[in-house]
Parts: sequence; C-alpha cells; structure tokens
Amino acid sequence: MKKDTVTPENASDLANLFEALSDPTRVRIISALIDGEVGVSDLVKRIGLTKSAVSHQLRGLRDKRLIRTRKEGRNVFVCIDDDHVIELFQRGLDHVLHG
Amino acid sequence: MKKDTVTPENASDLANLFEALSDPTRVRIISALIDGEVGVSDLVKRIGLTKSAVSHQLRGLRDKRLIRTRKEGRNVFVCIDDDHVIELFQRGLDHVLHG
DNA sequence: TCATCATATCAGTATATAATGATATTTTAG
DNA sequence: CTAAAATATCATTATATACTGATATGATGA
Repeated sequence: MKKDTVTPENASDLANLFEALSDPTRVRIISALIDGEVGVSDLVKRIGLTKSAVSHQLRGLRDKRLIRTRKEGRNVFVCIDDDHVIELFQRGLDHVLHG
Repeated sequence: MKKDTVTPENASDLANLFEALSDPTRVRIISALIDGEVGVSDLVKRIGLTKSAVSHQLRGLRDKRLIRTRKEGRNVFVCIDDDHVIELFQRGLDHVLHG
C-alpha cells in the first residue's frame, strides 16, 4: 500500500475540508443532519441563530460539498452530501468525547 | 451502541479540533510529521516559511495537543501527539484525494 | 564568561470570516 | 396577479488569525 503524499496544493484542499468543520455553528449544523434530512426552518430553530446566519453557513457548506439541498415547494431540505463526511465528523467527535 | 450527542459546548471543542487542521501551513506541518519526529529547523526548511511563522503554528498545534515537542540540547523535535490525530488526518486526506 | 546558534515572542499589517438587520428573490395560495 | 411566507443576499461591524521582520530568551561550546 503506497503512502499518499501531501503537496502544497492538496494541503490547501485538505485545509479547506477541515476549515468547513472548524466553526461551532457549522459543527452543530452537521450534527443536526447526522440522522438525515432536515428543513431549513427546523434547522434555524435548533441552531438558535438568525435565518441569515444559518443560511450563510449553509451556503458555505454547500459550496464545499459537505451538504446537499433539495427544494420542495417553498421549503428547502438539507442533508449531508457524503458518508465520508459523516465518518470524518464522527471520528473527530470520538476524539473530543473519549480522549 | 448509543449515539454520541453534540452539545453547544462540545460543538466548540470539536470545531477547535478541526480548526487546528484548517490551515495549509498546519496541514503541511502535520503531514511532515506523519512518519515520525522532525526537528524544527528541518521543518522550517520543508515548509519554506519564516522560522517565526512555523514557530507560531507549532505553538498553536501544541496548545491544542496535536503535537508534542521534545528538547535536545538547543534543538527542538516535534512529533504528532496522538494516533487519533493521524487517523483523522488520513481520513481527511483520503476524502480529498479519492473523493 | 562570551559569542553563537536555535527557537520563541512581540509589534504591526493585511486579510478573512461570522454575525446581525434590512432588503431582495422566489414560490405557492387565493 | 397579488399577498404572504421561506430563503437568500447585501451592507456593515466586530473579531480573529497568518504572516513578516525585529528582538528576546535560552543553551552550548570555546
């Protein structure tokens, strides 16, 4: 098995990935989505920040392909884009919770 | 198996963990340490930034317990503090490289 | 002890991002 | 078509962080 190398350029990609999860609000959003799709309104209530702030973070998370959004009528539903993200998140959580 | 929950407070801890890996310089530092201990001077050469910048990032990484330092004479050697960090890093790298 | 080398810290600047409140856009209901 | 609701975007402000160059600290060797 060959080792993966980190070039200056994919160092940035990797940093971007971690950066996407480097804010408490975004962590809480991802956490709220772990069990599946949630509507934006629900999300706003759970997070307890303004719609604007949540929307802003959703945009960032979507741009970085960590979440996907789906429109149904005038509602938008959000889910985690990819199981790898869930795994990465869980592994970080393990580290934080159980040393 | 019970699901771990994310409270507002450990959301911050988790964000901090990811934040530590959210900068290209720090990613390159961790990457340079994946195979084991490295001296600060070597690190500075590999990273190609000023000693000051590298030292600054090392301090942050040490404060967050991602790396450990060891003094030998007037040299300082750095290594990754904990295998969980290596795993988290590798998992992120996998995601970036083999999407 | 003194000169020197390795590392850390300080001061300053530049850039980025997160939040809010207000406004704009989009979509359905009537 | 128009009113009302759900999201998104804009403008602004506040805060944080990354970097550089210069200076300080600390350890070794002569």
